[in-house]
Amino acid sequence: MLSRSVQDYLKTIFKLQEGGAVSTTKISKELKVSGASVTGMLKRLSTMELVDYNSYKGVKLTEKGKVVALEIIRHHRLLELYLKEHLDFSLEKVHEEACRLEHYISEEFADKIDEIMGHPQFDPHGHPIPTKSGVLSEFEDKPLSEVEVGAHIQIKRLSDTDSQLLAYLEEMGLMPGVQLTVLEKAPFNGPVTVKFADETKIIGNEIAKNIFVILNCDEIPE
Amino acid sequence: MLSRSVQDYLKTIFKLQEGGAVSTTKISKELKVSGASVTGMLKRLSTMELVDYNSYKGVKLTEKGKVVALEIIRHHRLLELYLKEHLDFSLEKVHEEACRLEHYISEEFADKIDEIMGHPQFDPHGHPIPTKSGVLSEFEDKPLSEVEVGAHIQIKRLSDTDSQLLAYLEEMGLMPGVQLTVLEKAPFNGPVTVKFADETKIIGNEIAKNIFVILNCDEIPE
DNA sequence: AATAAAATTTAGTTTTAAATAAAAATTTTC
DNA sequence: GAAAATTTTTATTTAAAACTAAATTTTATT
Repeated sequence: MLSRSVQDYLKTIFKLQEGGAVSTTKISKELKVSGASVTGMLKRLSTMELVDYNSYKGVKLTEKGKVVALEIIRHHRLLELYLKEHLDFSLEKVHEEACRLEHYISEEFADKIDEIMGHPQFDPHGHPIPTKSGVLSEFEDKPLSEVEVGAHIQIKRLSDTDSQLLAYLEEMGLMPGVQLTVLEKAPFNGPVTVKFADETKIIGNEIAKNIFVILNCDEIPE
Repeated sequence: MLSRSVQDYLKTIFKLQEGGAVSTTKISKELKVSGASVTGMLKRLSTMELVDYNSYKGVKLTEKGKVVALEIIRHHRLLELYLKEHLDFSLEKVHEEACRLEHYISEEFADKIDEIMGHPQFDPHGHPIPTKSGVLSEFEDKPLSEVEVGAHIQIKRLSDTDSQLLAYLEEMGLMPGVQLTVLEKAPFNGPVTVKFADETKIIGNEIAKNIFVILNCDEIPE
């Protein structure tokens, strides 16, 4: 059985690999371990054929690695929903419990709760649940102006109709891949306040309509 | 958090400590590790104040250790029942799954399934489920003549009305504390065939009526 | 293109949790 | 009281995971 650490690295790489290979530093920041530790683990994962690793160039999951990562994410999201819907856990508590148990439940356990819940598509946070065969339905992206307060999101694409706007957004640092948290939304199509790399930015409604975002792939634990 | 190994040692000591302090060898046989490993662990458990350990004399759980052991046993038995009744696991599979998960579910998880099931008293094998406060209802013992085939049992006491019979039983090695498996029961109050320390013994019905047994405390995993 | 800065890897340790075998000590048994 | 059985001690071993510091590679800047 793969250790919990190995599973967590795979999950993290999956989360970060949207835009191609993932750097050592990104993983090290996400998991809060030293860069050297990451390099060590990547070598190990590489000999296990769970990742393609090129020194100095970054890692990608292999098909095998992706299967494992999706399995864990499937466990996590099924658990979250099950804990909430069937065991009456509060929304704040499901994450922590699911983060622990995701590593230890059997495939059979996952399949049973999946079946009992009628093969649900989304977890309580709105994240898509991978199918048993490993298909993760992509989210429809939607304009930032329509995201609810509190959401952790990622910029997926920018409306490309206005190059002046694009330049402005680039200057602001609001580019695809950037992670945001929606802090506030003024009523009556008012501006959206977001947190972005420890800065707070206020984005006018007209601009927010042109920033298309997806809910974050997952709140990665620990 | 206590490691899985620590938890398994505590569970094993609890299981074996019916008749006072438990010897190193017994634990070592039960867990299939060397005696030296057991001594090492007992020292560790002792500094953690989970056991009272006297070199060469054996170990007992402290109150603190007992609480932990009962908690794990509670998790195990609640899980077994829940897996069977609510997740439709087959009886053969509940044990393995429960053995893994018992170490990782939170108290809250245990309490929730306990509540959903209406505070059940017995697991699917008939073992009593400790209460949250750590009370383990003792089994009524019953005569060997009334135990079902396949049961793993332990001799609890012998009817003491016939000293000749007692002498005979002692000669056979059928004493309190001895573990048996019921292999066969002939119909019409016929003899009971039991396995005992790798020997098969056939016990007449009249004798079996005087041997009082309890279902084994637990099938200790791994 | 040279060099400074940033990112990454290497090398060498450290920690922790188990486990082991062989030798020494203690207890039990005859 | 000696032999046998049990238990502990001692000294290693394994493994996963982490770390620091030094060396190397990549990238960015002038």
